[in-house]
Order: sequence, then structure tokens, then C-alpha cells
Amino acid sequence: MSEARKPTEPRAPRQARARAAGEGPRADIAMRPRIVREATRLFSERGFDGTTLQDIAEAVAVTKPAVLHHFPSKEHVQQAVLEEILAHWESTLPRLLLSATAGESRFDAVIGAVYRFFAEDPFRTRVVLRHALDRPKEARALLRDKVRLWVGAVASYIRSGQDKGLHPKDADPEAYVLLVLELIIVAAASFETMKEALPEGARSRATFDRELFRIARVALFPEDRARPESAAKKPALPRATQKRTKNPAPRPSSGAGERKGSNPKSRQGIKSVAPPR
Amino acid sequence: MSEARKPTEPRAPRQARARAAGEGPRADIAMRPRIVREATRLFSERGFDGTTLQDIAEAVAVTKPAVLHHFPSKEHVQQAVLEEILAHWESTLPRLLLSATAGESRFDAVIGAVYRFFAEDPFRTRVVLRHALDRPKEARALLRDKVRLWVGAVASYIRSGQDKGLHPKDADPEAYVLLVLELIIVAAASFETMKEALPEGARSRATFDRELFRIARVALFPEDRARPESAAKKPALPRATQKRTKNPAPRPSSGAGERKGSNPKSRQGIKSVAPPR
DNA sequence: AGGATCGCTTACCATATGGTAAGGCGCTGT
DNA sequence: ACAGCGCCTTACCATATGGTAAGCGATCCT
Repeated sequence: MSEARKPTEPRAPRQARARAAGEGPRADIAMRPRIVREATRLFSERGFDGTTLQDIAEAVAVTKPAVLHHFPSKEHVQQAVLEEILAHWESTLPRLLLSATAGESRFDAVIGAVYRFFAEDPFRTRVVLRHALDRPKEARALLRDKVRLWVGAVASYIRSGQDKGLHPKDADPEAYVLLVLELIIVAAASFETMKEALPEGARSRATFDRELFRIARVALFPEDRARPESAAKKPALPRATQKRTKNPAPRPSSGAGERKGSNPKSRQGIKSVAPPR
Repeated sequence: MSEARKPTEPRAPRQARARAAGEGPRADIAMRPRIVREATRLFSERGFDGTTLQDIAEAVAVTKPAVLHHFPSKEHVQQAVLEEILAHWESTLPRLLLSATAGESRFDAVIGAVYRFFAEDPFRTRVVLRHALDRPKEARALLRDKVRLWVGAVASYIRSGQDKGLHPKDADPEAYVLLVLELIIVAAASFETMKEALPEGARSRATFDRELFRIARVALFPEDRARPESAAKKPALPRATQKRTKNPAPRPSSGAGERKGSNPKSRQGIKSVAPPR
């Protein structure tokens, strides 16, 4: 528990108050997904070591052994959390790659989709970031196995764009993709905190995101600067997917979905997108 | 302990082996700084909750109560760690601001200095990142008190550059500064891990950093694209503190004294602190 | 029906952890 | 010389934590 939580505090009545009311045995949805969801939130806020099984149990209103009834150990809970995130990522990947062909609007589509993946659920994003910090070894394996090919694919598109003179020759496609990815992740994970470094009036998520997209775009399409004022062409960013209303690729896993607000402006309220509670 | 460390393991002889050899009582340097330094490393690797007092004690080769002799509690150790980082930051700040006047070379100076601050010691950077995740409240206060003004200052330089037509009009200076800051931090904190997503041949820190700087620069100076090949102008970003072997040649500015402990042994991946153009 | 099973509870346990108490050792000032 | 003190040690403690054992009521299956 990294946060201020006095150890001496009795920690409330806890136990023996689960389904007190007349709610049936498992009247509600399956327990496992609930555990995973709450654990995701808790891990994202306090980290794996800072979260106790008791915390998780309380969050889903059962007792500690009940959690261990569904998962052999705390580590397994974490594994499930990561797997769920990974599954969601992999179910999203194809969409990204399909959008990634060439040109600027494709750029918006791909970057917008990645952005949405991380911005739509900050808990998920923070868990990912924490995982990279806590278990670099495992994270490395994951990156090698699950992200590398994708980075290479997008990078090769960029490279072909370079050949056509679309992108600056001195750009390094792989590094670019990775950096933009990192930027999206860290922005999504820590905006609520980092925005405190912004002046009072300028703390809107929308403005922040717009600048993020601008930076990412101008790094590949510097000529945009040619018309510095007429931001006319600017396709309002992730609006990309917006047109793609057709073929609403099934969004399996995670009820946390809800990505229809693909407009970054309306997004801002991560709260709405994020898990309840 | 988030990493794989079996709890059943006796954890080695530990205790009662501190200064076994004939090294005098406190023949070496003061204990406090050593504790702070080792704690910084441990917190950066395992997080605050994942690090035990025992871990810290072992790292400095004393017993647990010895650590508590120098600090009232584990929390106080963390506080000292953060204070040391903050002090270093504040001693560096003036240099940054002095360099920040206008023009592109100034840009390199400022961004290079910030980059160096974080890249030079990944432990420090990871602690900062973790702090933002673990204690958002405290981090927010810190950002408000210690970073905001600085962001505003740099942003206002950029704004004046916009008026002169130097920078794109649609850039948002504050958001830009914050985003570049975040990018530098996350890149410095996690490069060793993230690079695994890069193809075999392209994992050099130098290339990665060069792209980071390119992105940051082209977002403010899109016209650079005009000469895509002749990256000649790039003023060789501030050479790192690399050869700061002995007698730290006073940095060409501000009385910000180089803090002593700033050259920890074999700082992990800082090989090329500055992107070698 | 009736037993197996699921999902969960209460009761426990071993260990690890942050922190305390008290004492020893060598250096310093007198 | 020796009292005092800083620094650190061994011994200990209370609590919290991950995990286990065993039981219990509702549901399912035959």
C-alpha cells in the first residue's frame, strides 16, 4: 500500500457482509470477470504489491478465500488481468492493420485506434505501464512476441511513404512508431496528474490530445506546416474511425468497451469510459 | 515484491555480516546518502511497496534497524529519495531557463538539458514516473508547485516564436512542452524494455533518441523538412555529462553546482546520453 | 430423493514486514 | 581515564498478508 493507509486501522467490518441482502448466490454476473475488472482498477492505482487480496475481495464484495477460489493465487489474478488486456489488444490489432495502408487519413485511422485503445481505459493503460516498470523481463517478452511485428508493419508502411516522398527521409520509422506509442500510453496513463503542470485555463484533455496528434502528424507530414493557419485539412484526428461505422468489427472481451465517442473532445471524460465505481 | 522472489527462501545469511572486514565504523562516506542512493535504485526497480527495509539494508550492507536509525520510517526514506531528486532538478532548472531564450539552438539546449536530466539516471526517472502513478495527489502538488511555472516559461518562449512565425500557429505551447517532457521521461524510463519492440538491428539508443529529438524539433520547426537530407544544421545536441570524470568542469551557466552523487557507477544504458547526430 | 458439486464462508496458519528496545563498541572531549 | 555519544547490532513484537482447511447451503444431475 503505497498510499496513505494507516496499517493500524482496523480496515472496517470487512468479511461477513457479502451478499447480506437477499441477493441470490450468484444472482449477478460471473465472479471471475468482476474480480479481473476490480483487480485491474486496483493494480492500476496501487500497483500489484500495493494491492492486497483483501482489497480485491472487498472490491467485489466477497471474502478473501472466495477470490482464491477463483484464482489459485494473487499472481494468477494478475496474470488474468494482463491476459485480458492482451486479448483486448489482439482483438483490436487486426482493425488497426487493416486501416494501415498509406496516406494521411490512414495515419489518422491507425494512430486514432491506438489512441482510443489506451485512452478509453486509463486503468488498463496504467497497468500496462506498471507492468513495464515492475516486470521488465516479462514485458520485454511480450513486446517481442506481440508488439514487434506490428511496429514493423506500421514502420514499413511509413518507409514506403518515405520512398514516395510523403515523409521526411531522416525519420526513423521504427523509432517513430515506438515513440508515438509511448507518448500515447504515457499521456493516457497520466494526463489527470500531468495536467496539473498546465496553466489553470489550459487543462482540457481535448487540447492536450490535439497537440499530441499534431506532434505525431507533423513528424511524418511536415509539409502541413505549409498552411500554418488553414488547419482546414486537418481531419479532426481520430475522426478517422468515425467514418468507419460500417463493419463494426466485433468487440469481444472486456465490457469496458464503449468506444463510440471516438471524438477526442468528447472523450476527455475518461470517467465515462472507464469502469464503474 | 512484485518480482519472482520465493517467500520461502531464507534470503541468505543477511544480518551480521556487515562490515565484517576490517573497514572501520564509518570509514566510508556518510550512510544517509548511501541509503538514499540504494533506495532510489530499489524503488525504481521494485516500487515503494515492492521494496522492503530489509532490501535497503542489505543493499547498503547494514541491518534493518540501522536504516531506521537514519530515517524514522520507510516513508521517510522515500521522502528523502524524492527530495534528493527534486533538489537536483531545482539545481538544474536555472541552467535550463538561462538557455531558453529563443531560436532553434536554444531549443536544443533546453530540450537537451531536460533530456540529460532524465536520461542520465534511469533510476531517478523511474522513481519519478512511479511516483506519478503511486501517489497522484502528491505528484499533482509537485507539478503545480515546481513544474508549472517552468512549463509556462518555456511555453511563452514558444509563443513568442509563434508570433515571429518561427513555429506553427496551431501548436499549443503548453501542451507541447508537457508532451515532450512526458516523452522524454517515458523514453528514458523504459527504453531498455521498449526497445524489445524494435527489430533486431535497430535497437540502438542513439537512433531512438535521435528520432525523439527529430519529432520534438519538427513539431516546432516544420520547415526543417525543407532539407530532409541535409540534417547538417542539427547542432549536436548537448553532449552528455559523459566525460565528467573528475573535477566537474562547471557547466557554462548558472551556479547550479553539479551534485556529487550524480555519477553512479555504470549507469545502465546511458552510453550515448546525447543523440549522436 | 439424494449425493455430488459449486460458490462461498469462518477459522486458521506461517511468514514477512515495519518498527521498537536495549545494549555494545569505538571515538571524542575533558 | 572515562563519561558521553553516535552508529550499529541482536532480540523482539504486533500486525498484515498470502494461502489452506474444512464446512455449509443452494443448485444440478441422475
